[in-house]
Amino acid sequence: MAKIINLTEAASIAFHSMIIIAQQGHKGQVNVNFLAEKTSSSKFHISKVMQKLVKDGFLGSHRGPAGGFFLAKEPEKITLLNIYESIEGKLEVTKCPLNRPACPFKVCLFDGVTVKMTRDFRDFIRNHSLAHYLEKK
Amino acid sequence: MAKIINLTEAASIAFHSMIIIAQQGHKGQVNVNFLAEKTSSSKFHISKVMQKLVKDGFLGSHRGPAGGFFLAKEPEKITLLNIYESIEGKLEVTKCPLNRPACPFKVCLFDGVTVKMTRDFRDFIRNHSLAHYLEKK
DNA sequence: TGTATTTTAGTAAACGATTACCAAAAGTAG
DNA sequence: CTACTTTTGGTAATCGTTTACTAAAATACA
Repeated sequence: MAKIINLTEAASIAFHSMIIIAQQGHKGQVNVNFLAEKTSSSKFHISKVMQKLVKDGFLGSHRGPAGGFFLAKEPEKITLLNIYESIEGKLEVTKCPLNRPACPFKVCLFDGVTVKMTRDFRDFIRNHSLAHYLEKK
Repeated sequence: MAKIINLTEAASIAFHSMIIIAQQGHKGQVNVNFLAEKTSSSKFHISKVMQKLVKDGFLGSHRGPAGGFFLAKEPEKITLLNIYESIEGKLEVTKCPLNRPACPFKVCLFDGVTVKMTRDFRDFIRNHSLAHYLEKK
């Protein structure tokens, strides 16, 4: 089935896992096995995603028994945009949905719809921090 | 650079080429070389895309010198949605942006934004036929 | 008839995302 | 110290989608 929205498994793991970790409270640590169970995703893939979030300073980690991951900042300070860009790279709103320099038409055939879609998405994830998901456990 | 909109090269070729063909008037034929020049895309890839559109009854074709492609229906009768689905398959608006059956959360973390984005796109391409692009040559 | 043009159809290559695996490092607990 | 748990980081394999290429078929025209 065709999909117009390009949300990768990796980004999905990052979003869901970060919310789950945030919901464990300030010092609760969550390990990969727990996340794998909760999100029904591969342990291996989760590991890789978590590593990026640690490197970018959004998560801390402890090895060994009872180790795991925990938020490295206040939930208010971590937006979904932070998480997305940590995994996927910078999300820019460009005129051409294909990022092409040349276009055969004077006016883009999509007229602005794709720009608006990207902007909608970007605004949403920029305006939602992890704190937003704490009450609705 | 990260992209949230999944518009393939193939779909882009289909959209642009169909509009260019429509703009050539009722019986004008357009060949692959012309399309390749206009759209700055690969001849080979354009060929493949055109083949699908012919099979699905949106284009006719003639081989040989002065051959090429032409609309098989009135421009009013061909929507961008027709073209998109001919290339990509059926575009459905699903709740989960990942089309997953199970979700760790009661309420989707995107709340409806991704659904809305897909609906916006689908509405736009459904409401725009090739006729829409004829005046603004 | 013969040559050039053009689509067609099948196959091959390239690419990116995902998944899998493993050895090493770090920490915990007995 | 020893055994166990867990993250880390690197590499390799797999998979599906997209893109590229080529030979064959069809057509036109001289």
